[in-house]
Amino acid sequence: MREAGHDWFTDARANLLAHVARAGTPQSVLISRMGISKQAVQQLVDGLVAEGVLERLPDPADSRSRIVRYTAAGAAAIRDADRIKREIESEYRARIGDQRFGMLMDLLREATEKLDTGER
Amino acid sequence: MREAGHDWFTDARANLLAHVARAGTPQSVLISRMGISKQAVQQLVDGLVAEGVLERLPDPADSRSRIVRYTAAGAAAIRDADRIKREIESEYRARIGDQRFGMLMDLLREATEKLDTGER
DNA sequence: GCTGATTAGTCAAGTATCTTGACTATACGA
DNA sequence: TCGTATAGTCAAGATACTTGACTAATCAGC
Repeated sequence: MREAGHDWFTDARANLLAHVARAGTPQSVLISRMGISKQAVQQLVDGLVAEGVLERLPDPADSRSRIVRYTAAGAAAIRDADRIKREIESEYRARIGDQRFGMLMDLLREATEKLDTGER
Repeated sequence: MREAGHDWFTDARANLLAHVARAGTPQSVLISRMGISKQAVQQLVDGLVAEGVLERLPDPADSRSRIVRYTAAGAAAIRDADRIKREIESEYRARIGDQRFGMLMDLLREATEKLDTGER
């Protein structure tokens, strides 16, 4: 992502963005799903808002809540990320073959789904 | 590990300890294998020496070099870590079965071995 | 309708884990 | 033996977390 010109991209920010739905997600939902403190989420969202990747909108259903959503620039960056993810996956496919790659993905999903992640 | 009484245990320290051989390892080898800066390794080893987990010994073959080795207390902690690792693995075995677990391990090894890790 | 407890978010300060830059001491090769 | 590379250290700064203290809004029960 850095090579693709997204200088703001870091691991912690990628982890947060993975939990932001295209239609937007309340900040409180990010907190409960990410397993880090609400203050950490606050700071990460602050940074991504400053970078123009995300925006905070009022929640019409609850005036305490804020909806976090991609800006147009943020959505474009996510499309780049999806492309790069597919490129990296194809390296692993080439190593072990399409069929074995599919098997690997299935086994990983089975082994990890509904896992107790020990949230804080 | 924290629950087992090893309060000093963190992810970054675990990652370093995974590269320390039982007979001891030169600090320079840790640096080249871990993909982080020599200063970061320095600080992590400093901390683990202060905790009494590791010790620095002179390298008889090269007076610039220092050998990093487990103390008796450190070796005991690693035995706990191995036990806990086996306990966690057994949870995944129970989820998907022994045979499929073995298959998963083989596929992961195949897909990742001799991978260019982009060291710095 | 109040009120007390819960929930969502923010501000501030501190810690852990990295980074780069500058430096010393030792080893090695032409 | 002189220049260069290697091993390690010290210092300062950035990022990504933490806990604590606080405000504002919601909600459940009387």
